[in-house]
Amino acid sequence: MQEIKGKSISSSLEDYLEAIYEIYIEKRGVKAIDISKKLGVGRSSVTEALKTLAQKHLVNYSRYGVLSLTSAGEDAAKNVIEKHKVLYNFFKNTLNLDEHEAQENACRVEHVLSEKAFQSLMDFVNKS
Amino acid sequence: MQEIKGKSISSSLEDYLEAIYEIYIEKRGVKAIDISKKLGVGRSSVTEALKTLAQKHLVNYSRYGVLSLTSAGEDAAKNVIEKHKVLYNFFKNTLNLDEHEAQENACRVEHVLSEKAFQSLMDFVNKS
DNA sequence: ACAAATTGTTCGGTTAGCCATACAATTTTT
DNA sequence: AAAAATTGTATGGCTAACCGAACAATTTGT
Repeated sequence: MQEIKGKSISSSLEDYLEAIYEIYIEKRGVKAIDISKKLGVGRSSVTEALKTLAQKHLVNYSRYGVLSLTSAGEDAAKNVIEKHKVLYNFFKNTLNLDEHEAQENACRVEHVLSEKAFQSLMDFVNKS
Repeated sequence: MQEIKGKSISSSLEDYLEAIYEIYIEKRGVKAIDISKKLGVGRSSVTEALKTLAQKHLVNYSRYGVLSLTSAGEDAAKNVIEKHKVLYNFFKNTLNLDEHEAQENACRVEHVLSEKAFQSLMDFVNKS
């Protein structure tokens, strides 16, 4: 559970933020259906998650309205994505896992690694 | 979620198995209250978890009876503990995290690392 | 052995996360 | 501009994990 200004956020919500960010980069606009497809969850689950993220001020969201990350949401998303990248590279290049395994493990570990561990891993990867 | 004969087991249940194993090693006998203290959960939560583990044939358990791991349960527990150790050493010795950080991260990552990733990490740690 | 303390269970409640179904709003097709 | 298709939401339901309180069983102290 990552800390964002003292508020922890679940693995699941981190996945939503990540998805929103990546979809936005790809398409310059985010629809709930895209999130649903990307994460493999039902549309109603997306609505639910968006409400929660809005409550936490991580997305701008209103009924049937345009969806975007707040700046706090963007920070959080980038943070997770950065962890993902570093982990992916570590699993692929250092541990020699195939791409699929590297992805899978990065996707899960990214949500549980502390800030310090992440920093150290980054240092380690960069100097080797 | 680790696979045990095709049945996945949650992070939480893995924690219970780990605790049971470690308490047994320490005390040669396991009481629910010890699990409760070790994991920092209520006694009623322990009862609940034990029922679930018994259903999955990972512990031998009956009302007010002696508690022990089945051999499948012991295998599962050892598997998690082994991961924990390898991860702890990696975080402490390779990434130079302090003991506390190394423990914390190992505790969380142990539940999400795939078998392959674990094997590779072990190889990596052992040859460096 | 029996009273007190501890431990274990049951019960009812909470929360997060998922789902499907039905309905509402929007977009696309014609 | 209607009809059809798609997308979004509300609702009710499910499961896993936790909790506290009340009660049952066991263990301990004397």
